Amino acid sequence: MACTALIHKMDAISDLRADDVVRLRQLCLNVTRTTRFCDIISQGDRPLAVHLIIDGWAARYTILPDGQRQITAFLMPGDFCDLHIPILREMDHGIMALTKCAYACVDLDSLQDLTTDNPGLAVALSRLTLIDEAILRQWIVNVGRRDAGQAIAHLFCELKARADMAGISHGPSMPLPLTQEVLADATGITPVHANRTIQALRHQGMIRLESGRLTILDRDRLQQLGGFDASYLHLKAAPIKAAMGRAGITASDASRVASQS
Amino acid sequence: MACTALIHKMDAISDLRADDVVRLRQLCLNVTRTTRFCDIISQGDRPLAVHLIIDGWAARYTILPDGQRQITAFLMPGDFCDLHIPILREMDHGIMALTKCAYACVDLDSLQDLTTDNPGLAVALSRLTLIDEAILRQWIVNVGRRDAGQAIAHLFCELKARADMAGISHGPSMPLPLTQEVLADATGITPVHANRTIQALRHQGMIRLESGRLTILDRDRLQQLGGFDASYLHLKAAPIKAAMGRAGITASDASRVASQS
DNA sequence: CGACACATTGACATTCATCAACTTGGGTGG
DNA sequence: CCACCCAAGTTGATGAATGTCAATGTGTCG
Repeated sequence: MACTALIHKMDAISDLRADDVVRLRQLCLNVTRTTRFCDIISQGDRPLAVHLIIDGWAARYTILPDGQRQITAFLMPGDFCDLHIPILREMDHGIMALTKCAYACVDLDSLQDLTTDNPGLAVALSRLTLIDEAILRQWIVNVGRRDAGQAIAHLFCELKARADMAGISHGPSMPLPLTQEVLADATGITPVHANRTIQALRHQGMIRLESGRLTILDRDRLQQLGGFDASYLHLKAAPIKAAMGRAGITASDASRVASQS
Repeated sequence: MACTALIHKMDAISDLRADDVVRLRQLCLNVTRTTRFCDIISQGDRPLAVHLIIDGWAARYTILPDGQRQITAFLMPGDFCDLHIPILREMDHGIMALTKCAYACVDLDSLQDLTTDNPGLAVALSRLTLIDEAILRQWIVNVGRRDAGQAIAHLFCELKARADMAGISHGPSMPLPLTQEVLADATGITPVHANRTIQALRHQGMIRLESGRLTILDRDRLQQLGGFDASYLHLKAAPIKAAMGRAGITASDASRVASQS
């Protein structure tokens, strides 16, 4: 089903009931497809519907007067482009497909009905917006206070964590169909410098990045370099699960571990 | 009354009714005071109440493993520290007073009651969160793609616009009790470089900045340097009002102007 | 009068941008 | 099927923006 990524992600941050899943699936009925580099929503658009990425990647971006571009968010399957934006009057930035994309258009009325009928889902959707906000803060840290290597490392850690949430990872590997120019526009550097930075990460054996896939070869070292701490993604008990996985301990052990830290 | 700034700001972004104003005033009953450099909320705190700045300035900040600080938002009177954060589990960043501060603690139940009774206010409060998000995106652009002079210029334009919204400006002048070190941590540069950058703006006659006050001497030039466009603040018809003020035209003229652009 | 925080200045180091060339790989038309 | 083409990646040389270090001013407060 088309909404898999959204449901996977929602389940990672809140407790979904069976009927919640049914309601979420109904969001994905009206699917549109677009080609690469095509605006899904343009700056200044008045929102008539909410858009949900089903397949492919997109980016929020702003163009400066001198023509430079800054990407302020990457959108992968399961991400909303403009959830809650109807509360404002118009888009203050654009959203562009970075690959061929499929996205659902959810009309405002049916979204309104859903949140009215199901306050629990309304809260879960608000949580998505707040997590987006936390991600934005981390991006400010990335471009403001981390050098190129740290910023790329942190970005890759974040994208991997989000890909895991969306269920589009395969073990340590995930699709990452982004050019170095796009990665540069996200981290506030130039494509040339992005190239050199990525090569350094490769040579240090931390990642593999080729033919549209990213593989994390040394997660601990990459996270340490980027200063990555997943707590800002507000996953449901994820740190404990992760600790369990690494230590090979049981859930009851984990609760003790958590209360000690 | 203590809530003046909030009401002024809410009125700038949505249509407040008389009873809305009454309800908002009731938020400011439980006021706390704190000294400079004191955390209002710390990273990891579980939200028990929502905090609203009444007087003084504060900042959202993140400390990196190597001790560097990145400020991700400035909070002035009328700004909420953690509106809607209760939807998440804990603060993923801290908020520190940059001056002596007075802030209201609004307990979650009374906020809940208010939004239940008054859906219009609930929407207006959600709008605040979305505007915060838009500001975060602009900060990413600031640190990512603007040089130091452009970034400081844009920041000053934003702060002035927000001070106008909060009603704490006096003509072209506003309180700005921030050290150069703080401004540097917000724009991703060093204090030394912030000093030189600010001096350049002064020597070019764009601003005056002394004894805790910022005066915009040449708004047009400052806005052009920073590439500032206030639309991301989603003010209620502000561009038209501003155009009226400058051109000395009437409201009916303004609507024609607006439809032409 | 210190003591202190903050602002300012100068000299030098580093990161990153810029410019320009070249390589590589996948697609496409003859 | 091959030749070409183009986007994307890679490399090297050089310059500009910014960081770092260290010293000196300047105003406020006790």
